Amino acid sequence: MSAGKRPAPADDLGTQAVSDADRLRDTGKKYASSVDVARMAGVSQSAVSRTFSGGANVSESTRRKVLEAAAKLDYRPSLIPRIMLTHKSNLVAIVVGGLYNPFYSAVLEQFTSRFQEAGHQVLLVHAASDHALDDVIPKLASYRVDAIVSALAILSAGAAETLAKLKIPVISFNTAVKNEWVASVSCDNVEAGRAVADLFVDRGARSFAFISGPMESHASAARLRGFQERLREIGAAPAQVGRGDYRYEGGFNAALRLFDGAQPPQALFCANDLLAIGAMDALRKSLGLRIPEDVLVAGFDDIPSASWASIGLTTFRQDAGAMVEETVSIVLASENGKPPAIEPVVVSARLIERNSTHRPTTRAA
Amino acid sequence: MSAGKRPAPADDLGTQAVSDADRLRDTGKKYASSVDVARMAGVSQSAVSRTFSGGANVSESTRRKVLEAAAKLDYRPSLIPRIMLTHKSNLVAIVVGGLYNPFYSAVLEQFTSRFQEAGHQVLLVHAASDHALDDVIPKLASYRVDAIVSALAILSAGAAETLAKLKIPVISFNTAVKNEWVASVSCDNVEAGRAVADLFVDRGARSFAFISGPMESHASAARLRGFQERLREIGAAPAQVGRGDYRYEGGFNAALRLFDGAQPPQALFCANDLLAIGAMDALRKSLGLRIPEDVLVAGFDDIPSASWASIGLTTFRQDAGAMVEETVSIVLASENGKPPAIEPVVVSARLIERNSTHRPTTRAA
DNA sequence: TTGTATGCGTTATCAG
DNA sequence: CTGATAACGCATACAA
Repeated sequence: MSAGKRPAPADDLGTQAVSDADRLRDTGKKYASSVDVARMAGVSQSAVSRTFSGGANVSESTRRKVLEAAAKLDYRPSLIPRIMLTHKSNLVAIVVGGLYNPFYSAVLEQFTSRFQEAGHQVLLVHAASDHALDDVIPKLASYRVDAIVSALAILSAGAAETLAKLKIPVISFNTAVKNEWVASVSCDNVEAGRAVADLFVDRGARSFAFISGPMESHASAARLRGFQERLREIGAAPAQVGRGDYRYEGGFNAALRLFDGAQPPQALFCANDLLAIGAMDALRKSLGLRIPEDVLVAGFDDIPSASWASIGLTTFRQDAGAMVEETVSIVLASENGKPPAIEPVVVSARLIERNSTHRPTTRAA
Repeated sequence: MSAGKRPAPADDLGTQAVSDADRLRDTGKKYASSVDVARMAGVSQSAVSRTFSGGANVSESTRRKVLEAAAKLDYRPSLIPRIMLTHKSNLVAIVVGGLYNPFYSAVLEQFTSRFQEAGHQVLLVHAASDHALDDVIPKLASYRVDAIVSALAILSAGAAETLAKLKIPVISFNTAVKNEWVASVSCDNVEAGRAVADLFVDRGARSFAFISGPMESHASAARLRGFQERLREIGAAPAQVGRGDYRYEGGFNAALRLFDGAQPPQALFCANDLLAIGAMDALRKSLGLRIPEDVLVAGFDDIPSASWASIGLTTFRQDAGAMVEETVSIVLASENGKPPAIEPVVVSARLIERNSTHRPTTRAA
């Protein structure tokens, strides 16, 4: 046995000078173990374990003695050994990059809630760029996370490869990736882009512009592709493309560049809402253009600000709830050390029309 | 030793049909262990351990053999056993509630980055209310987190008590709590409230209103206290108080109630920016009041939206970076199973004046 | 430099 | 119902 290893406290544990738990800590141990509890309760360690797991096969009297000792020692069973035994940590890593975008912070919050409900804990990993992933990934493997959810706006093939090499199930949120170990959940960005084209044309616009996210963003590229594709099908002029970075300032500056000519475009589609809001401010405050009279504007995500009375931005609402749900169920299903389901899951987005593309019903019809 | 326990693979490990790592997984094990690596490299387990920790006392040839085998098996040392040995997990839990508030999502992002830099991992915990904490707290103890950072807008004395009982260092972000095991980092809310009173009076306002956060929010209460206190000192009329919930809609609705009379207040201070933005929209869009001509408005936090051209909200910028830094250093210093430093840390906030309290310089002076 | 042996805190198996 | 014992994967003291 391991008794007799520590100096003397074997006896001390009976008396009660200060708190028993405090005295224990003074011996250098941070937490009481089941052995400590067992000793104080005068039972075997197994009895303690049984009391705290299920509680089957424990007599009432033993149980009482154990619980009493446990309370005195502030004992909480550790999950760490279980991880070693079962090779399951119940830890899920979520990698995020753009928490400045309320869409992603909302998604993160939902993930966390859902995983907690499912009995998992969330290891949050911040990666400014997918490049920064390389530093953190080894840690994830070492903590034996059961799965990794990448909620990065950008996930390069290289980074996906790195993730895949861990042989840990990876679910890419919002970026489709082709890889045996990487599943993906995203919304139909191409279709959404097409819908915006139809909407703009329907509202009478003849010239178009698009402000993109970072060049590497799949989502942004897909939205643009659908937009241009549909414009071409309709026989409309192709959109001029400006480049942003998914942030307000990027939209603001890109709009200044795109709309400074004599014949500014009549409609603007932005790869996300932050860009769109920045662009609207540039159009209105700096260029003196009216929305929607002079320019129609649409964004993507339906972040809370999009619905503010002072903003009123037409946008696509990604069904974050459904996307999170899909992701969580993939994670829960793939917890066996085997690759996750490989079919990319696509959730549809819904157009929410607001004032930025729609004249408010004028009272005098 | 533990050899000879598994069926037969002891021999198989030499050959190379598929990938060695894959074959290993097929035996039911999810990860290769140092023992697996040792066997394949033909060395002892301790040699493997030494190779990966520091690398001292390993001959070049052994090292090479080990690394080679490790690569073949996709071996990553597990941190889990180390947690058992050292009673340190290098895991820090961050409890959040209001990620819908960009201030908190920014804070979370900073925390995560900083902790990662310091070699810690972040366990993210979502608690809709501090009440919900009770469900999650036992888990935290069981995962043996080294510290808990509460970034809850509200932390009741009861919840703090519960946290404190874990004997894990707790740092309360933005809510001062008196408890041996709970340190706190916040900004000087009372002083900020006083400064707003001065600003409003200085800008010519004579009647005042305040929209609070949830009743239980210490921060909101402190801001209000400072505001009223200073108004009284100056001999101004006390502010009417409306109640919000820290969200846009709460500010919108509270403003409708506060400003529907014949003599609406001339200045409005809101407990955070989201409330203030909601209130501004209500004032302008629903009540037809002008800002700042008819009503001065100030908020708190300096979230990105506050600086948008379409918003231009005067607000207090909490120095989130400094607050995070303070918190992180408390965590890093207190990692010994002893209570953290108890002196509450107070970081000052800075007034950022924008259009909502300040007439833009009129061109025609 | 190398290998052997032991402990960390659980759970599961098995004998009493 | 109860207690002893063997893993889990790593680090470390100790022996060779």
